[in-house]
Amino acid sequence: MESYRNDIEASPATPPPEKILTPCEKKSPVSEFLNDLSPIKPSRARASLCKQRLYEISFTSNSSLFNSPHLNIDQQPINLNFLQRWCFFTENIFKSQLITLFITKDCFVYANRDEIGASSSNGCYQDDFMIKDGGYHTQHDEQCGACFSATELTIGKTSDNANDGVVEISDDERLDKMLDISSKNIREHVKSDEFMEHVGQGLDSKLTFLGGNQAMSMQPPYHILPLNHYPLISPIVGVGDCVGSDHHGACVPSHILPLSHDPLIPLAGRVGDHVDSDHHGVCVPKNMEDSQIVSCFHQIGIPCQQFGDRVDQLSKSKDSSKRKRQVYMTEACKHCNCRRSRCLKLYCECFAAGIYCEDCCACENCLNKPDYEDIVLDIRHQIELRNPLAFAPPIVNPSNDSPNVTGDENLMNTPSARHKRGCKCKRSKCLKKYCECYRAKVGCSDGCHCEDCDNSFGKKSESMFQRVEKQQNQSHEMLNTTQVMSDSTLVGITNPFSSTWEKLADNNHLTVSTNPYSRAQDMRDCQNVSQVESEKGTNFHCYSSALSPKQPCRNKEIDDIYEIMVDGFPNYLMETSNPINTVNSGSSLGLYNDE
DNA sequence: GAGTTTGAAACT
DNA sequence: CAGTTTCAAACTC
Repeated sequence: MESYRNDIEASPATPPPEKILTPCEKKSPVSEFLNDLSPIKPSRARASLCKQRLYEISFTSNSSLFNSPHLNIDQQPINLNFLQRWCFFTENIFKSQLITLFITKDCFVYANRDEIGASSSNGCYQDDFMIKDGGYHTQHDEQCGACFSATELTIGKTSDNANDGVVEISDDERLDKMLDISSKNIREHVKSDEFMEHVGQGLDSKLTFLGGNQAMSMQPPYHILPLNHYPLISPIVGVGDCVGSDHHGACVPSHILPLSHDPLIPLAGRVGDHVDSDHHGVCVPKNMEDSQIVSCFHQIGIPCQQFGDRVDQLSKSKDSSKRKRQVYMTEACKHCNCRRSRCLKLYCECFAAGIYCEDCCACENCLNKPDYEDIVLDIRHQIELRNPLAFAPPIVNPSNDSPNVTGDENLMNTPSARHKRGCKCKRSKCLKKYCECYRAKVGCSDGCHCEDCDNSFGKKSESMFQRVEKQQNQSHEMLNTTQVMSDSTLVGITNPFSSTWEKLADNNHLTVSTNPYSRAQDMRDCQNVSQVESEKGTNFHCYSSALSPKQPCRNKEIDDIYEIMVDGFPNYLMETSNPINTVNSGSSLGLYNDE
């Protein structure tokens, strides 16, 4: 349970006086839209954007939102439910491809990045904003006032006179209430694929929020700043502006030097990239006083694969223990529990993810902290020497075999996304999170060495030998059948290479299937064929990956067939109607789909 | 929460 | 490279 305190005493009870609007304070379409919806009139809102604090806003019906017995609703009300406005807001801007997501103690809020950018002409950097004292501000808001309209979505903050301003509400409760209160639109919206793709796990996040001298703990999801996954991270403030580390907020350094020498790993905020910020990108602008320091983070297009599940879980489940566990599992922090590795081995999820351990971790004798950066970097280097891809994203793009450097979980949703190493599950059938593929929500691939794969995200296609083994019983029967058939009949139904295959089949007590569907199935054994391709199931041609695309393979001798079989792809499978094109038996094989 | 299972990582 | 050990997450009760 987290708590935060109102900063009533330290903050003025009335908005600051209006000031002359700067160009930066010009209304944006979104803000105008919101202003139309919100009782917060532009003059007031605009004038107070930078100074606005959460305490200034409460809800007339906030008890329905935050059902806390300590709510103080004596403050200036907002008639329009914030969630409704938020809903409008998000839906209104959702069409924009560039969306910034705020996740706060009480809600998550989008800000249209374009909107922010529109204010940049007057000193507000496009991505320069932060949560400050309950309001959303730009880094340079003192210079130009309100720089983006998201401020107007400042979340209502309840106060608690009886408890010194502390209001406690669990994440689950908050979400439940948000869902309960929110409109049908938001429900649909939340459950939409698009929303899930963009918000998702962020809901489980917290941002550290230090308002006044009090702290609210809110942390962004760990994956918001996945150390290897986000090449699009844009600057909040210059590196030099981020000093110190509070380990709770978000800071995306603007100048990032990749630790990894792997060219596939993009620039991103990672361990060692930003000494003064933690892995969550905690940004502590040095021009702010400590008492004013707030954490900030933003990200574009936050993937959100698990959001729907999360929503369902939290909105439906009443099992407190389960819910607790779910919260844990989707918490922003990796929450490692390392005891012996000192979080300096890949056993440690934080370390493996390339991030520093957090306070929320339960590790012992942890050295995976900024204070031990030299050690961390040294260990990382050693591990990378051993395995250059040790810190690379685990999911690779099936089309080009490049790592999922974008962090785009859409990639994981593609049917052919696969784990870079593959799993070796023996007992879990790739149906539990023991399985790295399953845990990454990708199907198993031919690169996996799992047994009895039943991965619900995609089973590993059976190896040739496995299928051969399965077919052996059938083959005996079929051989018996074909033996009674005349040779001429056999010639008539088999392909031009039937004699070759018959020898092979004979030697292996196998039967050649001339059924095109069967052959299509066999083709799926061909390495690198994607599930999508194999599902098409037609007009496959197999090419050696060592050859240029569509370059016909050379014929091979019969003796090579065994070798090819060993490699998992017999020559005959390459041929549909034309004479067979053989493959380089010693190389990895690929299928080319004519379609 | 304790104990067990599991499979990756590390080690030999 | 294969077998074994270590480790921590996932899972079960």
